[in-house]
Amino acid sequence: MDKAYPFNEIDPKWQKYWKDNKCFAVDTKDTAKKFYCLMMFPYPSAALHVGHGRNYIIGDVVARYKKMQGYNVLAPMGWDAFGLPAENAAIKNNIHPRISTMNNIATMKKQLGAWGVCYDWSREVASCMPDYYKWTQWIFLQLYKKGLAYKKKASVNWCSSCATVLANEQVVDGKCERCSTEVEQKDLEQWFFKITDYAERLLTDLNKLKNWPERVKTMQANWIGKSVGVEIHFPIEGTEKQLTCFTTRVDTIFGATYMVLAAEHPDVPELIKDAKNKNEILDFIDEVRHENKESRLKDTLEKKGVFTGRYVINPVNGKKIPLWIANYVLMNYGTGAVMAVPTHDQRDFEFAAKYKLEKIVVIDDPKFSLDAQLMKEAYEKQGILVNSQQFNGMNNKEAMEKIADWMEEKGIGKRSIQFKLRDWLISRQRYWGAPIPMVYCEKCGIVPVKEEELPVLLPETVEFKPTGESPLKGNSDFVNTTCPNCKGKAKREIDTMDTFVDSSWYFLRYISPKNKELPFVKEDVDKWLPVDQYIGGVEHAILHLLYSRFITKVLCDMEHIGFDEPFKNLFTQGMIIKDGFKMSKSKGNVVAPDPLIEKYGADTVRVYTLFIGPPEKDAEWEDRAVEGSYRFLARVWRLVEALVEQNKTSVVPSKEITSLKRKTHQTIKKVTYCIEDGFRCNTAISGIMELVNDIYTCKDDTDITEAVHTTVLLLYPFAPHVCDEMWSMLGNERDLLKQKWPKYDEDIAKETEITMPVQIKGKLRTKVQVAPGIDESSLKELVLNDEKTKNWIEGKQIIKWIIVPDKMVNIIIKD
RNA sequence: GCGGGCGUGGCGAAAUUGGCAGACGCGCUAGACUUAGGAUCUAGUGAGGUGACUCGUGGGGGUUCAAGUCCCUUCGCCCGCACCA
Repeated sequence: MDKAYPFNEIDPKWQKYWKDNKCFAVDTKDTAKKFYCLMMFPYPSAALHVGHGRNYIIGDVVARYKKMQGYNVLAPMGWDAFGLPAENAAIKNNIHPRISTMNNIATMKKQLGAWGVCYDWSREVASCMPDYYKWTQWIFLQLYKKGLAYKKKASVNWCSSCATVLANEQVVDGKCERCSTEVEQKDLEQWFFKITDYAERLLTDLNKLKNWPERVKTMQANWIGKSVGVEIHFPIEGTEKQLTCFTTRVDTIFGATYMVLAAEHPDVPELIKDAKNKNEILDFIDEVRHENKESRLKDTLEKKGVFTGRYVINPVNGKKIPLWIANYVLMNYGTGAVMAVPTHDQRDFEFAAKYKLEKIVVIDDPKFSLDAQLMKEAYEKQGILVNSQQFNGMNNKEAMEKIADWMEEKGIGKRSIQFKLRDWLISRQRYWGAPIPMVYCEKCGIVPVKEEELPVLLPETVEFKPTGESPLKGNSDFVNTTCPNCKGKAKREIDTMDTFVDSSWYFLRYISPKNKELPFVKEDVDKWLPVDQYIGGVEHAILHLLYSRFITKVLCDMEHIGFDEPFKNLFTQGMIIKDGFKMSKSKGNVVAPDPLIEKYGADTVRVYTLFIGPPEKDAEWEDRAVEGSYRFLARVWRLVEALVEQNKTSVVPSKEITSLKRKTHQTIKKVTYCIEDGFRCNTAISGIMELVNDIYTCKDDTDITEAVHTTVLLLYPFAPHVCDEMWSMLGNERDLLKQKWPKYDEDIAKETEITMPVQIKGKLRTKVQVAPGIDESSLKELVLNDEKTKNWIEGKQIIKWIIVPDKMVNIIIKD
């Protein structure tokens, strides 16, 4: 391939220039016209592929574009550096996680540089460094102080391979998200963050996020999962006790024919103490608890259950109904007790069919009467109440309210709200994470480490081989400590924190990354946040974004910060697909950026990555097509070379508006609009390509220099190296970052002639050239004088003219 | 099952939001320049037809002067969530 432009000289030259001149350094004291542009910080894995690149390149485009518009742009970068892969590598290859992580950071930093992606590296943070995790621990203590961090025994997902606990969210298809081992259940004492206290606010405040993608907000709302219903108390026959269940379908209460408890329900042992079939029940409970949670949530699960021998009383009609234990009810949702209405809930229907339990129709289909014996499936639609005493004849929506009122009056139930969202389990029995800053004292119990004692340093030497407990347990220097309270003998918490804690506040640290006294300065973060533009993958739509919102709200409530949503605008970019699949090492379809950058230069790879398709959508990578972007840049380069050779580099303002001048201004308008409206770099670049094509083919070269200057300015955010070089060649002051984004003149951009399509009865028949703003009668006359129009309407009667000014004409004729 | 999205040339895709379908790029064809061309420049490129024209945005139906865009229906694909009581 002919090297039409020397990118191998240009790229390093400008990358060095940007670095030496600290082009992206920002003074955070200067908040005039601030713009905080944040990209999700990466986990330092072995190497980046072109799919990762999309995120950083889009971010870099935004940063450069905003800078040219005169904003004081803060574009920091860091590393989400704690995590399991480094620990797994340590177990496998006996390399310390700190070393492999630092190596990976170095590699990735180099790769980012090779893309020409620029950050204010003086603000770099890494979550695995003591000066960072000190403050992650501080965050933990704040939550503890506020009663939002607590410990409880919980049935958790257990990965025997990683010898560690996984949050339910981290289990994929019943397997460990990271190592794909089959997940089991295990009981452990765990630290939790009480995110459920914020469920309502996390949900309602989604409305504040006007510039978040709808799909992300919908996903978060579904995850929080608010449901409104009624809590009903069922007395247990022969005891003074009662069982409480939650239902969203209180209208079906008269059809409850049995009740089901989760195997984990705390009242189960007491209830079955004297059961005849106690052994059978215990065996069943054991069996259920051995199934992993994930498979219990599948609809393919075969419903199984066992009768407890007990009965409960339906409080609305005094009906005695049997109490069962079944595998399809989970303790995690609602109260762990479900009133079963087989006629109007499909799960209950299947279960009742299997165990021959009673079915009563209480909601009738308005079209034809239902018969419980003949039903093939549950009737879950709207209908009219039957067999429901005084509520008979009401439609079920109305009945829901009336029954709830009546039950509240009689004290047998009350309206209630349930969330799907569960508390955030943050304990990890791992080494490579921030130690939880808590101490267990023989006398004082659980005691937090004093803030001034932070950080609780992660010891360097430990045995990594998993034992089922944190590797920290083996390090006695770490474990043995003194109580912050009584100075007596005490032991440290040996679990570390979930890495999502690290990443739920990093955007605050960037404002003052070196501050030793504080995690952040309130005054400064209040000025710089919320983040003006957050850019990242849609895979973080729920967990990371929800946790960050939660921590922000907690810090706001404690008056550490003065805002309660961290990210004002969110942009989630699509994945890059190769051969039909998401790029991944295991699929072997990863495209490395390095050889492409070597062959075509950084700008070509950037332009192609952006040109590939709309940024929020997935796009298919095609190696072959990269060449097109290279050709385009080389084409621009040759234009500049020609101008320099002909000594025509300075812009001579022309009086008249040539078609090239008009195109130039139209292009400024188009490119600006495309970037502003959803970072549509694909159409922005195609606009510049059109201008370049026009420059090549234009006959009159009056405004060529202006057009080329504009091209270089507009292209700069996408292809900064070659543009900076060309800008210098054109005799301008170095450094396009200091240039103003070009402005267009609406009068110049305006077309002087419009090609107006003429339709006859809705079909395109001809076109006429008209001046913009032409009046109706002149337009009609012009159209009627057109030869083709004459042919089409000859001898026919015109019924109607439809004229959309400056757009089109449609003539309706009678045949 | 529920929720969200998508379906446009040989390919990646445009379409200023109901107003000329296929911009721009890849690929392909031809010509020019060249010792040469896998460089570059110019032109062409949805299908059918010599042509006037006809047909074309997964399929079917509808609303409208006008539909890729709105409505109904159907098929296919992708993503998210899932026995949420």
